[in-house]
Amino acid sequence: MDAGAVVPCCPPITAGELSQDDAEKMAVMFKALSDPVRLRLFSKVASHPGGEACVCDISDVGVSQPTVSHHLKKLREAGLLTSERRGTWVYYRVAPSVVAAMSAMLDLRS
Amino acid sequence: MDAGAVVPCCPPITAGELSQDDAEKMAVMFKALSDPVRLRLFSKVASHPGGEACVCDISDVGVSQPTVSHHLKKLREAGLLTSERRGTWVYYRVAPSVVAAMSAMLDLRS
DNA sequence: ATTGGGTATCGATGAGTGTCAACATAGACG
DNA sequence: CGTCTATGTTGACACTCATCGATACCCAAT
Repeated sequence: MDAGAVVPCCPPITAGELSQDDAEKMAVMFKALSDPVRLRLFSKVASHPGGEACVCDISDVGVSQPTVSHHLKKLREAGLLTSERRGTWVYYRVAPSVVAAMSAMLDLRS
Repeated sequence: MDAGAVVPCCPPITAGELSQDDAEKMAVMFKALSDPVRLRLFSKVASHPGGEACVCDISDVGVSQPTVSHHLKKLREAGLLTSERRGTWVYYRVAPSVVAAMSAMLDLRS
């Protein structure tokens, strides 16, 4: 399902007052990254050779398997990761729009 | 007392697997930005002329005054904002290290 | 069809969070 | 002093969340 990939959005955070709408969209993205387990999962996917990683490659983060699955789902729902099943394994990769969205939001040069 | 300003930290999120320690530090920062009200407060401070804003300038975000104060405290504790009282008013500004920390974490070179 | 390993969902639980009304504090000014 | 305005703190409540064990689902191989 990967409910409404929310990421592609939003003006630079320092450019002016955020609208209620943009603030809510950005909050979804930041909330997805606000947990240490999710950050480690995301960084493992992002830094994996080939740009994608099997769950079995990244699930060693100190919590149980259901919890890993739960966090991956949240990253998916936030639009940060995409998943694809190929045979026995499920592969995750960073959603294409994320890179652009992040650097746009944090356009920190004046 | 602005408990332990946690922000200055951390390698790029895509550079490799995050350590448990770095992940926890980054999570603190993202968690502080994971609420729409806090995002709007932060952006109002960041975009305010002169680099600082009185609470009275930014407190119109749709929640009560105690709630505004509560969110500003969280942003302070996360090391994102600093505050200074001058006479009747309290002024907030973006913590100096935050800009560098953010762009370091999100070094998204294509 | 059955077995087995990889992954997702369900249900429960304890911890954490956003919100407000009420109260407290701090400074300015008479 | 007392009062007024600007912020911060406290306590309570409803709500969300991270976590796990148990279970279900998916697919390959036997």
